[in-house]
Amino acid sequence: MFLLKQLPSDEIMSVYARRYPQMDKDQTRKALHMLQTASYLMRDLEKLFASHGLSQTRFLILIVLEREGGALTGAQVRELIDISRPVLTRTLQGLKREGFVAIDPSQEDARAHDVQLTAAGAKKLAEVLPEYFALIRNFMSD
Amino acid sequence: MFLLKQLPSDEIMSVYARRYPQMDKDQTRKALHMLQTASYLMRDLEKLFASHGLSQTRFLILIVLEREGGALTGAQVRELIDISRPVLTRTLQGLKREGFVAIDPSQEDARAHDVQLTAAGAKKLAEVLPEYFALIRNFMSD
DNA sequence: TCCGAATTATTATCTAGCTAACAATTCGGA
DNA sequence: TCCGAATTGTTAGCTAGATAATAATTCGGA
Repeated sequence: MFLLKQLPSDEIMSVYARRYPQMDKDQTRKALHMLQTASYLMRDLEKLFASHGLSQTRFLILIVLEREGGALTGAQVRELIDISRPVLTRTLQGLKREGFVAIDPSQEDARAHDVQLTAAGAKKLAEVLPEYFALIRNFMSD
Repeated sequence: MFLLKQLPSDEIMSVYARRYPQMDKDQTRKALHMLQTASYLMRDLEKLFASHGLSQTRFLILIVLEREGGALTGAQVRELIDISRPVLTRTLQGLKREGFVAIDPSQEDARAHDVQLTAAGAKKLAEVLPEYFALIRNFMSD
C-alpha cells in the first residue's frame, strides 16, 4: 500500500528532476498517481471483503475456483494467483474451516490436494459480487 | 496487493455483466488492470526498498521529513501519510534505532515528539532515490 | 531399477498492517 | 477553575504477507 495523502507538488517534482537526471517527471507523476488511486481502491475492497468475512486473497481464490469450474490443485491455483505457497496453505485451511471450499487428496498425485468451491462458497461469492462491482463502478466514476 | 496473474477474459467479463447488472464492463476491466499494474509496481518498489533496509512506509516517512525540511510531530506525519498510529510508532522506533531519524520530546506539547531526518537518513534517501526513479521510469516505459 | 533432483505442501518464524484499550496531557465550556 | 472530551502516543493482540527449512512424493536419466 502506498498512502501518501498528497502527491508531491510540481515544485518538489522539479527539485527531484534537477537532482536526479534518471527521473522522468511525467511518468513519475503518473506512477505515483496510479499507486495512490490503486491503494485507495484496494483499501475499499479489503473493507468490503472483510465485511463479508473474506479478504482479497480469499476472494481471488473463490473467484478462480468458480471461473475454472471444477477442482484445482494448490499448484494450479498458484498458476493463476501470485501468492506464496505458505499463504495459499493457510488461506485454504481457513476457507475450508468455514466451509467455502472442499479439499480432498488428489487421485493422481499423493502430494497434491484437489480444491473445489462448495455451494456455500458459491453463495458467498454471489453475495459479495454485486457489492464488489457496484464499489468498482462508484470508485471509477470519481 | 492484487495478484491475479491473468485478468478475466472478455468472455468471463460478459458472463458477469449479464449476471450482475450493476457491473460496468469497461470500468471493471480498467480497475482490474490498474490494480494489477500497481501491485506489480508496489512489489518491485518494496523489493528495492528492502535491498536498502527500508520499506514503503519507512521510505515515505523519510521523504516527507526531507520534503518538510524541519521537525514534524507524529500527528503531523500522519496528516501526510495515511497509516495508523501504532504503525507510525513502530516504524519511527525502527528508523530511530537505525539512526535515520532523531526523536525528541516536543517543547510545546508534552504528549508529542518531534521527528527529524538525520544526516544518515538524508544519505540513505540520496542512496535510494536514483534507483527509485530509475525503477519507475523502466516500469512505466513498458 | 533406482537414486538424485524436482515438485507439492506444511511448519516455523519474520515483517508489516490493523483495531481496541490504555496512559498522559491538553483543551474548552460550565 | 476544573472536569469531561479530545488528542498524542504506546501496548497488546489480531490478520496477512514473505522466506527458509522440512517431509513426502514423483520424475527421469544412468
